[in-house]
Amino acid sequence: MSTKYREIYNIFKEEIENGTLKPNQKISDELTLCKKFNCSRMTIKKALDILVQEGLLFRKRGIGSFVMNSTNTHQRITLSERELTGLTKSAKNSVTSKILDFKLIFANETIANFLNMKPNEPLYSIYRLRYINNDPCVLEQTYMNPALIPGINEDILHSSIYNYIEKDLKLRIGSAKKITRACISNETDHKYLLLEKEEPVLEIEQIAYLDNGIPFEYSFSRHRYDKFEFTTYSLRI
Amino acid sequence: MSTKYREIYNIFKEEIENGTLKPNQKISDELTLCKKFNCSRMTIKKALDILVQEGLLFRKRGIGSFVMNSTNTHQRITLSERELTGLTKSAKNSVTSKILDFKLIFANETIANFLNMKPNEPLYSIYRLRYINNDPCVLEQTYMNPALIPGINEDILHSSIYNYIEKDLKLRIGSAKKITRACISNETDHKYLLLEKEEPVLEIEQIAYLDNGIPFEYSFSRHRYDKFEFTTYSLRI
DNA sequence: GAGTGGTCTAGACCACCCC
DNA sequence: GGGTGGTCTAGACCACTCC
Repeated sequence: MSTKYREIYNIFKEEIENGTLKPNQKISDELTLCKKFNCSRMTIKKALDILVQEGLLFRKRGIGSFVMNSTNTHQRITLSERELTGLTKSAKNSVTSKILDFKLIFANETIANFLNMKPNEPLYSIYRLRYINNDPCVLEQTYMNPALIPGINEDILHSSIYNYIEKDLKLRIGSAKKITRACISNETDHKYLLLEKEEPVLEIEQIAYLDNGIPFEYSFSRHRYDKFEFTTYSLRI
Repeated sequence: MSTKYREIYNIFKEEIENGTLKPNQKISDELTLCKKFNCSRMTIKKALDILVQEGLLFRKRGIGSFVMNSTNTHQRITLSERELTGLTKSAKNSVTSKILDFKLIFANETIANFLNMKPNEPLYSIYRLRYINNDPCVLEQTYMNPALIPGINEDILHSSIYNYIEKDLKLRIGSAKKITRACISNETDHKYLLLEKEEPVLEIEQIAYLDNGIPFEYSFSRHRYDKFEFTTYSLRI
């Protein structure tokens, strides 16, 4: 599973994040890194390219490669575009869940379409209120295909579905499409997220795929507007 | 400027977007594509890898590469994570701008830090209301470094700053960090975006970089909540 | 076993930057 | 001219899927 370029990537990522490599610092040139890691230049480039895409490194032709300025100084919890494994990992603090509703339903046309299912096939419908450090923060409506993700129960829903999928079912989550929008809060939001009428929610609609490209989850997460923000870094090809 | 892998990427991107290649359709295998485009396998892989990152293609080892399902059926305007060239390109309709304020100020500590400038250096401050099909949609506060982007005037602000930077100044925009959040609308939003008190805004904070890694712009765009959403696709490495 | 994509190599030539 | 990253080649071996 591990590859040479992932190992090199992880080493640099760790060194940038723990401050061994400082912002704007020049790293070794590629030929030197080839010798250091005993590999070809393409392998070094592949590792560094990922760091460039993630906004951790910057490269200048003819000059060298440099650590990017991070400039992360906000009060809200950062939901990273690159984080696929749900709230449990994004929040550095304790995440707990209250199950508001958990049932099997018949898939409607829309959801069946998103999840590559046929209408009226069975579908999990999961509605959870999620707490961070005991504060209610996210209302999450999740639909999952029980043919792909069997055996979900309340124990799993109280902790992390994603851990269950990867550790117990031995499936690998591969990618996700996310749509972020601002919404007027409704009465349910007021009740569970303790919001006032004029306070909005940050809604994230998501289709998540396994690493074999099959969609397994369709969800809507409504976040307290004052506790979350969504960060992306984009690069021109 | 153009490279072989970009040309191949563009051909596939065009064929996926115009429907020549249909969702779930299998494309030719890599060796066949090598012959067709008269190039090595690594070049084909590089082109297809970008399409995979963008969520347009999916690949299965041992089987082949397939066009992804798009499933894009929303009413709001899609702000793509990958779009660096501003509103003028994202909206397919006519974009016009009203300049609410345009002046030179002294950079404060925070902005100077984001833009790699020294405090009290001169800084453009631009405040625009942007219309799509004559409807007011976005309130945009932009700060730019006049040492990097000289010669901005009202004519440019009425159309597209990004066009000016790329076509007239011959600079190339390279990357951007974006932070998306939901905010309670304030009186200025109510006045210019014609929002009611309980209607929120979708705010995008952005630092944009030239392709030499130098930050040139720091901005806050406040979008009407009912007309915009922000889409990303993320892939596990 | 045949076909497919994933990784990796050892080199090549080029564009760009600085001296 | 010497150093750097960007692109590209022509192969190699491997892991996975299907027959």
